Amino acid sequence: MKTDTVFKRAFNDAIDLVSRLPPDAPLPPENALSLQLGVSRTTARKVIGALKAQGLVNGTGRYRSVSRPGDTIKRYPISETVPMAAQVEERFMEWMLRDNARPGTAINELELARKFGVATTGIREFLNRFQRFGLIEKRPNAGWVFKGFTTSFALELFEIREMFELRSSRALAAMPDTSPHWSLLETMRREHLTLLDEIDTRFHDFSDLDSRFHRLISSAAPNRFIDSFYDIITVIFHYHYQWNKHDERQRNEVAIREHLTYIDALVSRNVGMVELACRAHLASARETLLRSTSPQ
Amino acid sequence: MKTDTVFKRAFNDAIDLVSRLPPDAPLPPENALSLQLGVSRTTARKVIGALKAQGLVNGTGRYRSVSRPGDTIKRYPISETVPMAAQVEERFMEWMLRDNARPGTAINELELARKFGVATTGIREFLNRFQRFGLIEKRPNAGWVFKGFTTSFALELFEIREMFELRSSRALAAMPDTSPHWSLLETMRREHLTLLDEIDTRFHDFSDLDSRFHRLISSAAPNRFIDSFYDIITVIFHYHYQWNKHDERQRNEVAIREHLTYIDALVSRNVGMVELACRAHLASARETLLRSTSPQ
DNA sequence: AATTTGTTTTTTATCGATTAAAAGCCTTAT
DNA sequence: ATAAGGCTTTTAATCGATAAAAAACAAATT
Repeated sequence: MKTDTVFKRAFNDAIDLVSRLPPDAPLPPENALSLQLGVSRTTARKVIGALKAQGLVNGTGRYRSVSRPGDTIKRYPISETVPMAAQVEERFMEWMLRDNARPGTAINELELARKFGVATTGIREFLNRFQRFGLIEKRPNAGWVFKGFTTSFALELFEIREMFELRSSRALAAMPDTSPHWSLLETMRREHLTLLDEIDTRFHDFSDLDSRFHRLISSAAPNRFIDSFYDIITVIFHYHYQWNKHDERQRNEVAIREHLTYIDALVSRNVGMVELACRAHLASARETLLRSTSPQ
Repeated sequence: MKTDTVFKRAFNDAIDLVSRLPPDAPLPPENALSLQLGVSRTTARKVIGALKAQGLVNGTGRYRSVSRPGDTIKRYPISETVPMAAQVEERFMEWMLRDNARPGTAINELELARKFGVATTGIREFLNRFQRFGLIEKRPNAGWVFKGFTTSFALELFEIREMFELRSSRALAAMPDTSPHWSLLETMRREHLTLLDEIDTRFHDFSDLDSRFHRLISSAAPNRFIDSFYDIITVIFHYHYQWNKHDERQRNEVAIREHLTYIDALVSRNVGMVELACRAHLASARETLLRSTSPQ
């Protein structure tokens, strides 16, 4: 049976949305709501029904209005708002990165299914998608092997990353002055400066900024295979940051400074400097990742 | 229910295997058979049982022997020896490349399942794996979109391919003279010459040789992400060759000559010439592919 | 003792069913 | 006549079951 996580997340979001409206204001039309909540009208209607049952909304048909603030309504726990597939991903990455799974471990669909509390099909689907990360390998009719979050994984990952990033940064440096990329880059520079200022409290926010920064660079010359490779990087780093807290503040501060140098180089349009800054940043990112991999 | 395609293929292979033994020869042990057939002993035993039922083998336990030649035994049709997942791939590629599916077409799991005669789970699994080819895109809760076998797909594919291949060919050219790569390359040169000699009758064999040639080059400096990208290339080209017969002999002859130049350049260790030959070959391969893509 | 076969257990590949969500169509009120 | 809501149909996400294949275990023969 399909889970109703979409509905539950939309319901939680709708409480905030409705709370922001003045009391007795008419409820926006269903189409507007479905758009704001990012769900189909069908689901938006279901949400409205639930809000009404909670007394947050009253009236019917064209005459619905907000009846009281939503502070008292109890939301669905976040865990119920994330689809099975996403949960499987989270749990698998945790097993791999946090529990430091050994290279060569056999991955058993049935066992994972039991451990994660989902049907085997869900596990299979995840493993098939995850295959492209280069961390697992399928042996037909005989399950999967975990190849390990190893040194060679990190080295191979960064070899490609460097090729892609050098190519994209060169393309960006060659963009005409009228390109919107330059103002986006300027905005991003400011974001970096702000974050650096508040680094002691906000260092966790770097992960997201990092991902957006590198995606901006590669957007200078779009290529679906490069974008798809960045998806891998983003996911690996997302979970890596989440569970490897060692020296986090310090590491992120260094990375921010490297980004700023890199941005300056880009803005200067000096290809030599761009290449230098890019290489330096990637080398230090590689070192960080290497420190949490298993040998071999 | 799992299909018994593994058994059926093994059974067909076993007929050949057994026929090659002299009459009344003792049957090899189960372990040996399972190894030769590439299946588990469980399946090998099932095959032996079937061969016995057909009268090809007699005796029991340790005393089994070949009783008569297998020419008269009827094999399972090839279609029954290919697992569902592979059939889905084949049919999907056919739909895409041969029937020239339009960019933007919505892909409907249920419809494909009906058309291909499999359960929806099989389709989902395929689409999830196929996603990395960059030809389809998932919209959560709302199916998939076919992005199209377009000009930009081919251009993006070849941009990456060129980066990877230049890098690998440089690495190969830098290999020490003692490396086994050089003799493999020499063997491959001879294969090219032979094929060129018999080009009029054997031009279909180029597809496989091509794939092996480029894999040999990239094996000079192994990287799982590059290997995985070559899987994409191989599959695309495999099906493309299969259904685009236009000018096939001519195209392949040209490609073989380009490969030979490329091999000479590699053997000469002259990096400039390698780069030239590599670029020239990829450019002509790109033109070929571009000719069968849809615009945009 | 090491192979080889016989038997049992575990695991994967595949199916079909069920509910949530999306999409489409129809009706009504302004 | 258009925009909104009500209702129906289609499709995706997820489950659990079943047969094939692999793996593990046990017994027997050289």
